[in-house]
Amino acid sequence: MTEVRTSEYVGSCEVTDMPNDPFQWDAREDCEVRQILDRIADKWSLLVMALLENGTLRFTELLRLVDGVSQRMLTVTLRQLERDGLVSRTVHPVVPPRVDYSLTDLGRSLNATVLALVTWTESHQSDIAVARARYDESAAS
Amino acid sequence: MTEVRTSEYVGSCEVTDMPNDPFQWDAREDCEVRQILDRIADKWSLLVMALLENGTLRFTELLRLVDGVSQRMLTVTLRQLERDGLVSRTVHPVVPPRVDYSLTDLGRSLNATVLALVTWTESHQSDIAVARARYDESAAS
DNA sequence: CGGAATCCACGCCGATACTG
DNA sequence: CAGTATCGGCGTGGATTCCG
Repeated sequence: MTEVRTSEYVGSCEVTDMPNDPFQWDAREDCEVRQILDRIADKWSLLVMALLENGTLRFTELLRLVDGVSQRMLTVTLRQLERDGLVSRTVHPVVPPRVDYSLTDLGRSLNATVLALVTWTESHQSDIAVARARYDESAAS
Repeated sequence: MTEVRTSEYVGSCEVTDMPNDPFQWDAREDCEVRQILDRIADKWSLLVMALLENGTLRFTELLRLVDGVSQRMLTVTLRQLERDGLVSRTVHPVVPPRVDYSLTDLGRSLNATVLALVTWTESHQSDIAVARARYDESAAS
């Protein structure tokens, strides 16, 4: 194993008071929500999962489809996703080697949930653009 | 303005082929989804928004509630959230100065959407824990 | 083909000091 | 009180090289 760190953050980071908060997750940096958040927000995970939604792909196919990803980062990303049970990896004992990647049920489940966030962004991107324009303009004082 | 970078990533990163993909967002690093993703996934934004869900808070109150955040990062985080129109900032012209922060409607809307993701994580964290344990065990060969 | 290992650059973020 | 400015560590990720 090379990278695939266990997200072993250090330092405590707990909210001392959070009355009636709709977000039940605490603020520990290693809490479950943070781990999933880090996964879906990292540079390539979401894109890889989106592509695998259409079916099984080989390593090289992903490398070609995810334009801009390095071999190293694709490997690291796939290992993380595999470790979290979101993607399954199948090695075919042939020469040349062939490795297939596909989504697990858990991965498809997460994809569906993330889609809600993508949808929100699409329907509110103009609001954000307007807000930014206003902010940047008034900041240019 | 000190930090608050406009997420000015460089380099293109487009998916060349993505047939029937449920994720309609392209893979450009500066696409809207990526920007929102970066915002909700950064270290403090989500936590700040969660706290503001309960009502208006002052800078110092946030600094105390978000245990572990530095003054600098709280400032930067709030500026980003304000720029995106997710949080509103109200300066009271008194001495000592008093600044109130609260969620905008847009911020509340995003919070609600993110909550779905938090819920998903809570109901699937055991699956992920099991998957990780299995992976780590088989990797310890 | 599908990696693993190494080196390195850049950006995030924390610590600290200073200010209206 | 609510910032701003500066410095520096360190983690993420890109480029490159080598391997089964």
